[in-house]
Amino acid sequence: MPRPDQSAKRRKRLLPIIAQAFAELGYGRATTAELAQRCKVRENILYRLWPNKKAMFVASIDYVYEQSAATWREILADIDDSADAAGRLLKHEAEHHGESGLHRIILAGLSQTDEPEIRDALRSMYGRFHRFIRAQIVAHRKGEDNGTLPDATASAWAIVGLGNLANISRELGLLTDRGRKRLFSDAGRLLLGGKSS
Amino acid sequence: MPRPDQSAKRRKRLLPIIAQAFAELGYGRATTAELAQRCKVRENILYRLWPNKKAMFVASIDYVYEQSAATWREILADIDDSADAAGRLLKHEAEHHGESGLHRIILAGLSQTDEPEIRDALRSMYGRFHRFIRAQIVAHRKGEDNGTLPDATASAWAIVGLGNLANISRELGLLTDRGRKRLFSDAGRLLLGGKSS
DNA sequence: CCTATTCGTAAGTAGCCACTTACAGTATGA
DNA sequence: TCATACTGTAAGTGGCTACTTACGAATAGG
Repeated sequence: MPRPDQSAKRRKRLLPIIAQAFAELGYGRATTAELAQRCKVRENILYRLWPNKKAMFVASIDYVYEQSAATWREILADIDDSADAAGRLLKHEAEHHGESGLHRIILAGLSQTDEPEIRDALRSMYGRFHRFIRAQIVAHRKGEDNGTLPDATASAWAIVGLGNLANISRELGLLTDRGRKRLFSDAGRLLLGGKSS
Repeated sequence: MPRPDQSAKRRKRLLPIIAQAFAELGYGRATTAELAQRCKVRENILYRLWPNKKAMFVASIDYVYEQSAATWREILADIDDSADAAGRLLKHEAEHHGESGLHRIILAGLSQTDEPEIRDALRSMYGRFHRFIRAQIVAHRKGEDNGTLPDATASAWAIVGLGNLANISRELGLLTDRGRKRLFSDAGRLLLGGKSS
């Protein structure tokens, strides 16, 4: 048998470059020629790794979640006393949300939702973000009364909405850094509820 | 002097059709050929009314705000006793948010922010939404203590975020109608603060 | 060594799309 | 009536882009 297939490793190596390109350029302007150039390969090599451009984009969407989740897991690991984990995550987002620039992939994807694969990838990504945040909220509120608070599901979606708006804000220059911080810390805290105060 | 120029009237007549097309198809798939066909004219006629496709899109973005604002003004006019105006608007959004489908134009625009004209149009649009909502919040909270609430600016951005998430949710099928209602009524109310309770 | 498969390079192609040009018809105001 | 703009029809066109084909070179196992 001849040479072993290195495709999987190579996909893994090139994906960050491709995701970065989609983030910087959007879907349309990230042409396959440009992607290839950034990867320092020819176009047909990309087509040997993914069936088409859409698939490269879907892989990039998944990559966005993986990156965020990895960061969050690190933070949670650092504070295994689990004291106010949700608050720590909120604080982290208040200060570093959107720094990588990868979030622009999501905005690019939202204009391609007529492609079922892309829509599915986005739905799955939002779902994973929501579940993660919801779990944090539930843990945070454990055994408190939560008088007039929205339930954990609604609160989690609202916080996802905060993150989304922060992304758009970064894109359009709507908020200052301070404004974004206050958005996360004040509105975020309010939605979180529980033992904050 | 020969025939008078009807361009302005015509732009006004065609804009809803064009906006609808952008909303349904997104920026890329709304080709100028398609736009012309829907308007029942030839392409070059569109090019006599707008300098290029980008300008047609920018006009459509403005149209989105105008439509929402018109609806809201109607609601406010119906209840000139000004009793809980903000609450009424929230309730309306909880039930009818995104029904027109026009919001998809915004999602389409967010992937074209490398075009300065489009970015400016979006920024202006978000700014107008924010000012409108902020004014409602300020009026709503007038003369209350608002202990740990975010200030009106942050709250207004958070509510803009709710609307945004509701749009995305409609696009991807993240929330049921009931879920969206709870998002607006529970999280929205919480952020609104003041005499709700 | 042989051979099956991967890897790299180069060129090409079919289709689409924003935008243009050319020209004939038509309504207006002086 | 007549010149001057506006209005409509028709047919391009140049450029770009996703994706393909062809082919030789390298590399592994048997």
